[in-house]
Amino acid sequence: MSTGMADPAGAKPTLRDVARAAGVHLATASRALSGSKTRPVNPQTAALVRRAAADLGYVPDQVARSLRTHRTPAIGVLIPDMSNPVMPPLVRGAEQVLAQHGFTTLFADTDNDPAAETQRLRMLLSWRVAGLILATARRDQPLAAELTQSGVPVVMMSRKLDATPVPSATVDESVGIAEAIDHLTGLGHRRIAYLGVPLWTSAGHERHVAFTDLMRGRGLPPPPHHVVVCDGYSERDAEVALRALLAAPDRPTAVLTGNDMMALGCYAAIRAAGLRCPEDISVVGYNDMPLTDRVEPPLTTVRVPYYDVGRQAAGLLVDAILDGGSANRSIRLTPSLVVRNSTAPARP
Amino acid sequence: MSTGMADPAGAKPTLRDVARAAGVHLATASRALSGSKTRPVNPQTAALVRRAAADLGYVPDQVARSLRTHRTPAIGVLIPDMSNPVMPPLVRGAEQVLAQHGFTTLFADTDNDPAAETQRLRMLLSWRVAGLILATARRDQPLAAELTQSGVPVVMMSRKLDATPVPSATVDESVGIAEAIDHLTGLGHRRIAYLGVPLWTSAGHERHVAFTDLMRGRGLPPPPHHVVVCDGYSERDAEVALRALLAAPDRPTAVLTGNDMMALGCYAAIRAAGLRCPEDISVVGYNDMPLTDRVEPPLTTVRVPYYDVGRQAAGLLVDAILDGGSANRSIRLTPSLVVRNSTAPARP
DNA sequence: TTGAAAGCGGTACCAG
DNA sequence: CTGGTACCGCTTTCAA
Repeated sequence: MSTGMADPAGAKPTLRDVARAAGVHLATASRALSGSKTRPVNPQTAALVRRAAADLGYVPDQVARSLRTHRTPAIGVLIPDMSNPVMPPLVRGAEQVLAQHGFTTLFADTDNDPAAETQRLRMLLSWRVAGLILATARRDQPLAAELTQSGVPVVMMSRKLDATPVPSATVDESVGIAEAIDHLTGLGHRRIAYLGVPLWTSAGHERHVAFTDLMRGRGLPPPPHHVVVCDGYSERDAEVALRALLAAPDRPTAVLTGNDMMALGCYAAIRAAGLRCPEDISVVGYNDMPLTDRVEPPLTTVRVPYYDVGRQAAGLLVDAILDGGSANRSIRLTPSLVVRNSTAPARP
Repeated sequence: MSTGMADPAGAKPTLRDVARAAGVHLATASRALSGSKTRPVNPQTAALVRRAAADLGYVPDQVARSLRTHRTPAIGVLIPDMSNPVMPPLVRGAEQVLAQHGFTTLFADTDNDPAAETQRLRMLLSWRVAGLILATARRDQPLAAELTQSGVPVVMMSRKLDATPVPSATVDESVGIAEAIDHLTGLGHRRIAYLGVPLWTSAGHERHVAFTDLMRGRGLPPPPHHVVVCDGYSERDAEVALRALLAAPDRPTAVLTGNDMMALGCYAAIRAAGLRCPEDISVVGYNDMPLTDRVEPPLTTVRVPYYDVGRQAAGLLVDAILDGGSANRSIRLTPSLVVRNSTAPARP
């Protein structure tokens, strides 16, 4: 990039400088550079102005422009925790389409802390962002409702709300769960347990509901203790949960987990019980995080297209902003099962 | 968060509204809210103003403020590719300390594309960011030099430049390499190969130089073909490189790689050659990315404190901005070897 | 097609 | 300590 810094000290050239250099009026320079539709500029004059701008290394001041136009080409993206492996592709996807449409991404990681979320939200709002993408929401999140009502377009990314109809880009969790269940039943499993993530996200809740419904629908209603909602998302959470199940008499022959780390926790519990995966117990994970294909045994898991979810979320928001907020659509993408070696036919 | 939106439509209250509501002059309201040092305000008046502001749900307009003050509490963060596992902790660390100091993080993922980088840089600069954190730089990056000279404080994150003395937060790669080598020689290895990442990042270059220097320093100068610079960062790159080495007569008994995926590529090459890791050949990775402790065999690797690197980079930049750019310090953090099971004593 | 001038929402300098 | 006011850099309406 030629930043073309003509000036020695940091004094950035303004539109006034460009106009003077081009020998035209400030207003003309403005019109020439921003290609005003309503007020055409003589092509020759325009060329002159553009040359002057290039020579001076002029970069329009977005701050001044925003103040004047009341439009700020910036979008706030709120993430609960970047160390969660599903977040990077989400953010990456969103940033790419936002940039493509000229929007700057204002990034904030709330660290799963409500206080931090409030602080970050206030920060983003103070910039008069054109919209907000939230990946932080709990199902009962009161913020989003207030926010949309406050006039800032909001899109939920990978999560959504129970009560409020906020546009969202998510994944059809029931498909993921269904594929997992069908894969297992296809292998002859009938006692399938579910070790779920907490229910305060829509994803967690939907997976939980889908599991119960689908198992029932397939004539395999699980006993209540085979459907457990863990306290957290960690390996350890699943490990202790599965240990309990394995100690009970009617232990499952297969277990589906709410995320991949929990699936690894199952591996640990299975080993600890002197059993083996997949010979004695099959395990299915969720998310297909990196390297789950390299663990032992390679994990059968539900792959979720987070990168695309991010792109779609951004697309939805851009549409809403450009269409004047008329669009209130939502998008559901489809996950798919990746079969590896942590699942095997049920023991006869 | 109580957004306290008192107004029904999206019309955000301005300072003028607050002043009117509080029965004071615009200027007084400004001083009361921004706690002007030089122009004290009567505590009672101030309280009145603050109450009015709260009642109206007033959020100061950062855009207007920035225009007037020429200070924009926003920092641009340029990342080469969020799907590189070292990036998320870097960004997370940086965002946290930036937010702590009141700076908004303008995030941009350049997708390793110079054109995208130019575009994003222009975007960030148009916001008159107070500073820039670059994790994208090649060693010969011409941009950073131009940028610093242009007046915008720049800090390099996890990478640095050859020629230009730009402040940076990095890691002492020679320590990482040294620990790896010493661990290996301690196990009796003498023919140690290095399969490095490309040299256009400072990290890649430093690891490469450190390996050669340190091996020589320990009286184990490696034959030239045992020090290879791969074309890329992928598993496959290392796999083909190692295959060649294993086919040669004086094959190494241990190999150190430039990143963890490449270490996994070595696993593949070793298996393909009918050998075993660590019994026949030891492998050491670099970065300690998630789940490298779960692969088979669990990978011995150099752990790099990327989260802290991110924090330090942001800290450096904040200092430079507040101290008026006088500080031109750099920081080096220290990596450490994590010994797992991919390394074993050399065969006698 | 171009010039002139009025602000956007704040801050800071000046006077009182 | 508070009121008045110029102005940051740009867009946009109104005239010419």
